[in-house]
Amino acid sequence: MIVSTKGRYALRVMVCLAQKGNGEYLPLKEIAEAENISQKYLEAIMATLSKAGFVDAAHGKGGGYRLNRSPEHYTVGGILKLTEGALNVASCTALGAAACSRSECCHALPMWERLDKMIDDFFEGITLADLLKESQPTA
Amino acid sequence: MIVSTKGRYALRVMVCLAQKGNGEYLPLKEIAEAENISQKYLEAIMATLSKAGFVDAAHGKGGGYRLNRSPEHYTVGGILKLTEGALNVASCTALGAAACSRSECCHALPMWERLDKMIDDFFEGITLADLLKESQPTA
DNA sequence: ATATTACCTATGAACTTACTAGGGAAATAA
DNA sequence: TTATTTCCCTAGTAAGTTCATAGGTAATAT
Repeated sequence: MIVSTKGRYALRVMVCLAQKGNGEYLPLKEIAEAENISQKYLEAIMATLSKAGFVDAAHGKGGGYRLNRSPEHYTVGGILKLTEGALNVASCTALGAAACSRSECCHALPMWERLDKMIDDFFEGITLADLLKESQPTA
Repeated sequence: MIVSTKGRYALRVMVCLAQKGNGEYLPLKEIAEAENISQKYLEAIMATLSKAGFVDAAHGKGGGYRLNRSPEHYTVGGILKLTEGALNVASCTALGAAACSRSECCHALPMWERLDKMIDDFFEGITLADLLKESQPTA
């Protein structure tokens, strides 16, 4: 598993904000209820998104969160890398280049690197706007 | 991270067996020493490979493990799926299809499914023989 | 001032990973 | 047969990660 709830919740929240995105702030409590996500857990995720400048946050009544760009300017890759950290398939490529002592002679390393690149390209090629369009047929 | 040491060790052992593959049995002890892998930990991995018929095992003196097919008839995908279990990017697609209650309306599900497919195709398209050819240049 | 909202730190239960321990059981060699 | 080699099996465990919970502080609107 590469992507945990943290990254998946972040995606859901961003989709949620994009859908109701009319410039108004949406309070965390409402997002958590709408998405059925633990409110307290979501706080940490929103703090990450806010700190990184992915969303605007406003305190007090009428406050909450809102997107600060249009959905096509957010990539799934950006959101996931922010909330999940790196998205490497194997630890071999996760840390610094010379982290693995076997890297000099490893038969598998080029494979991990190719796949990491493929996955990164995949996620960077999808925007929030794409996700909004792409919904499941209702059974 | 999708692939843990279990799968990576399995790949290394299979590469090792393929390299020294002259029909003779290679004892676990030697493999573990050559690859610098915990002997006891490797036992469990080898048992999995043996049970699944990926390698032949022989008891007693002169015994050990050996491949029972030529390297081009093992896919990396086969080895990883055996030792790691499923290789899903998100839990959303890991269990039964209807496991997630949001699957009906999820905006991200088609994305996870596409990526899972991409990764599966990637790993199934690489054989042990490919790995053997593909080694890192020595600095 | 008070209610509402975001932000911050700390804690903990459940799970996974990577490994260790300690025996067997089976095959072979003498 | 006896000893040796080798694979096989079941537990246990330390460390780390994930997914949350709890309680308080800071900012804003009315």
